[in-house]
Amino acid sequence: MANKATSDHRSGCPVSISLDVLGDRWSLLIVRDVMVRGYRTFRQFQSAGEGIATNILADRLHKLEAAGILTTEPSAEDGRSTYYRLTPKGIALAPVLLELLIWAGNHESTGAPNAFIAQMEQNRAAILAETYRRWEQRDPTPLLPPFTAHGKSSHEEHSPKGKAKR
Amino acid sequence: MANKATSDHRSGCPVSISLDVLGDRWSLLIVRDVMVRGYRTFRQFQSAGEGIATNILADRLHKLEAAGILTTEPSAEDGRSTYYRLTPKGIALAPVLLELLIWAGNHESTGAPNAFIAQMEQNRAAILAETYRRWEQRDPTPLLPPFTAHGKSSHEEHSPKGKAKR
DNA sequence: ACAAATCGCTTGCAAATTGCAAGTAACAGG
DNA sequence: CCTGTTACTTGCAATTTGCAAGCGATTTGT
Repeated sequence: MANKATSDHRSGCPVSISLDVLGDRWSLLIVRDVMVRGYRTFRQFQSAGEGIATNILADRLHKLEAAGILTTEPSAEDGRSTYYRLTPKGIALAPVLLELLIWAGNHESTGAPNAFIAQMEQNRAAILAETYRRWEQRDPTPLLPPFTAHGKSSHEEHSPKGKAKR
Repeated sequence: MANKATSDHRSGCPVSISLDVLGDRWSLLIVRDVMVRGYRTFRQFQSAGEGIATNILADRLHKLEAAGILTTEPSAEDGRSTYYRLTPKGIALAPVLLELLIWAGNHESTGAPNAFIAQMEQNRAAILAETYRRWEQRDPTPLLPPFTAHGKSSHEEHSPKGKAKR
């Protein structure tokens, strides 16, 4: 079951190990981009809004791949592109991202409307189910819009939750 | 409602903002120590197992305080000590830590037994309720043992979940 | 067919962050 | 008092980050 990395870890504590793998400013943002925005290429990650430098992006993509969170496959449509996709271990980060979203939404000044956050909080299971469904079916349509500026999403009234779950 | 920090943030995305505040190798470990191990003093954090350097620890404690996640109060028993405590914003990180724990428990080789992780996964609500209760009542007894080495906890059969809830 | 643009990187280099070791001021216990 | 402890700070070296530029392999436009 448990995937390993021959421990170069600081301790056996699961939380600590999570942070050994994901504890930096960029890794989880990349996972977010693949998971909820449907991004698949280097270029898309690069222009994701937070402005990651290309050397760091390349480094993080390799580390996430080495950690078994992402896999790559050559693009069928464009020979220059590589598609990145979440592994089962990667999609399993959905609850972590959701809780981070809810936490910041409730306690920081974010670009996401309060009503939106409240809705996510009340429909955790449905949102996670929809996220998982998208992953299984390789559905690349964005689940959430990029909340770029403070105060409103970039697509203005996107489809906050849609129908997810029944 | 939303607490703010006059945005020096990379974007308005809640996930991104969470990572601006917590996205490093140490911040969430400190929160873990306060939340589930009942640690309250500088010394306790320092000898927490992962071996944080004192300058970084001091820096992170100040940043967490500035972010409204921790508060300090002078120790009544010992004039040299300061007690650190989670704010409401800080205790609200419980679900994030729990999901990180479950994720690593399921996908990395950790010091926590599989059965233990499975139990946490099935009793999320009860564990969060107990965590919150401990915080409210300032109960400093450890909820979880430090999973120091790979394979077993340091207290060997501690009290994995106890009675929480009900 | 050919030139220009695009994609996914790599390479240098300066700046910021981290980690390590050694202090230091305030307090506590004997 | 005198010694140990607590919560830090200070220097300094090593690592990591961010910025800008470059580069080979396609793909697109004409």
